[in-house]
Amino acid sequence: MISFLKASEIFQSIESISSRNEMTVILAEAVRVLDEKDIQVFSYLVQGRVAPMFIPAEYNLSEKGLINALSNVYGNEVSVLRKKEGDLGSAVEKLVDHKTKGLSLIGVYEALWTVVNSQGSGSVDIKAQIFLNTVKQMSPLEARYFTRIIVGSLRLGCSTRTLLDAFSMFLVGDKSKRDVMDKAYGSCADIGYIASLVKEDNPLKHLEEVVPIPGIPILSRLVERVKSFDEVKDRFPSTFMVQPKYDGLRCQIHKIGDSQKSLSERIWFGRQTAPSHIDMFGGVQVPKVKLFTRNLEDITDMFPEVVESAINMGGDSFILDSEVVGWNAKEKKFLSYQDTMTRRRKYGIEERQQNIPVNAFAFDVMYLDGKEILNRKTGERFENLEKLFEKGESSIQLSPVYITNEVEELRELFKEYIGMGLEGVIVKDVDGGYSPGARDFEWIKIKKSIDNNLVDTVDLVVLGYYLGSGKRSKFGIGAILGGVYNPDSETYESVTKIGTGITDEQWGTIKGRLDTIVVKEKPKNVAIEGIMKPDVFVSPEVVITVDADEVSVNRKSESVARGLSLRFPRLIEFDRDKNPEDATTIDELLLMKK
DNA sequence: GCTGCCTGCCC
DNA sequence: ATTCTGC
DNA sequence: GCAGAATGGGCAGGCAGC
Repeated sequence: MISFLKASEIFQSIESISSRNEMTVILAEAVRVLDEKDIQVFSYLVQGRVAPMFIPAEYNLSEKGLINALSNVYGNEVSVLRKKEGDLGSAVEKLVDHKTKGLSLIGVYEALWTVVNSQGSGSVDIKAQIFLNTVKQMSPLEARYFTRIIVGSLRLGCSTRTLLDAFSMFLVGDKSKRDVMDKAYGSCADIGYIASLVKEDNPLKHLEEVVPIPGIPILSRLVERVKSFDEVKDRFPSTFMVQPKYDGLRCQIHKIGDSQKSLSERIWFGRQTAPSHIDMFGGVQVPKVKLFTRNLEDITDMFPEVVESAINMGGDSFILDSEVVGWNAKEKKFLSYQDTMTRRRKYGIEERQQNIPVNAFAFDVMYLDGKEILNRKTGERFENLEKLFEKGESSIQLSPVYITNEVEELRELFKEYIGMGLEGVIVKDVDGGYSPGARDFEWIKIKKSIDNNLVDTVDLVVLGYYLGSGKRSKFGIGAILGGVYNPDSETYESVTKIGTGITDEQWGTIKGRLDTIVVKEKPKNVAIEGIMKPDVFVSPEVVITVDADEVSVNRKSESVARGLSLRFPRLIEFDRDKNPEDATTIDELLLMKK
């Protein structure tokens, strides 16, 4: 049983290097030294969690809450240090000076669980007390990583995939068994469980036997983005598969067969600490259908029409991949992402079902009638999927598929789908398998935003900036606040923050320029939505060009810039040679909204 | 009982 | 989600 | 090209405070 100090020292040595090969060696050595329980807990903590993604175990306490708690003890110094360090963990490390025996790794894990488990009235204070009491027993280095785990940003420079490399390194001395690790972890996304197998006798045999079980989510396959049709042709010289890209919510549909045995054979250490209501492995009664998001959150209760359709359709047991999208039956139109997302709720589902009915568009099948079919070719898996569908009403629809080798046909399909209000196309290698968790160019997306006629480019006025976190803190800036011009009132109104599209080199230039026009308070001709208040205000005179996928409207706050904002904003050019009055106006922005 | 803040999770 | 960066 | 770490808007829900 190792100490949390020892674990913290491992974290520290990893953090201090940038070579992932070196990190892998360090982690492999940790795997060798730690016993089975410790390595399970260690693995969860590297993910910043106490349990797998599909177990609802959240701290519900993060930076603001921790600062609040700490300020009661250490005063304003906390905020000051946080801003300076760009990291609350490093700030806490500097504040505490405890020469203690420290805690065991398991002890810290238990403390994190008590944070997770405290809920209800008064829980904010209780969580804060648990945090403070735990930190009190820690050395500065331990406090640094304990804090970072709760904040959800360990900043080690490595995560799950490096751990999988390390497991391989521990087992065979190199990364060659990474494919086995990927398959095992992809089929059961519980890093603690995988870590425990690594420490068993005959580990590779156990790992190779890990297969998907309906009821336990598998990792979703992800897509890479491509910016031209020609790039598709380069990557797929012969045939490829084309499917529409829906703008909704990824949904893995599990139908659990009658004959299936209990899910409880998969043991994870945290079970002993988890309250029974979140222990899905306890398996009191195995449900017929379960639904999971892309990140494996259980959303079964949110879409009863999908659950019912899964029960009624063909197949004794299966795992399907799908996209859930709201549907306006009257106008035969897909609903916007924003509208669809209102279905992602815990209460009032039946009422919302009336206004926002959804369809799940199934595009893949990874498990069918008792067998995993991950390694079957994508084209063949789709043929299996088609067979599950019969004519008739259903909230699960088959997503159309075209197999072609013509880029011209791809263009036509793209146009057609955009016309239908969809987001673009997904293109796949027909002969590849379903590699859980992979994000590579076997599956690619082309979004409508590649088309210059459709993309929304705007000129905004810089109204202020924000101090950055992590690696941005050394620049003293992490994001910029942009606004539109309102010629009627001659004011500048905040629209969006921009924090991406900027190179490390640019940050220096940007900060230098903005610091020449810093103002102490918000200028009178500037209106800012409360939540967007920047750390530093500047005089509204620098114009920037910002790209975005679309113009959105926030229904909750329409007081500033009519609630207009941008979806996926990124900086294209800083400091255009332009007067602020020539920036995009609020009316122009409104016209750009589709 | 209402509102604002915070958190987590979708994209 | 998008984008940048070290390996 | 992979993996990781910066960052975006906006939705629901939980809790504290009034």
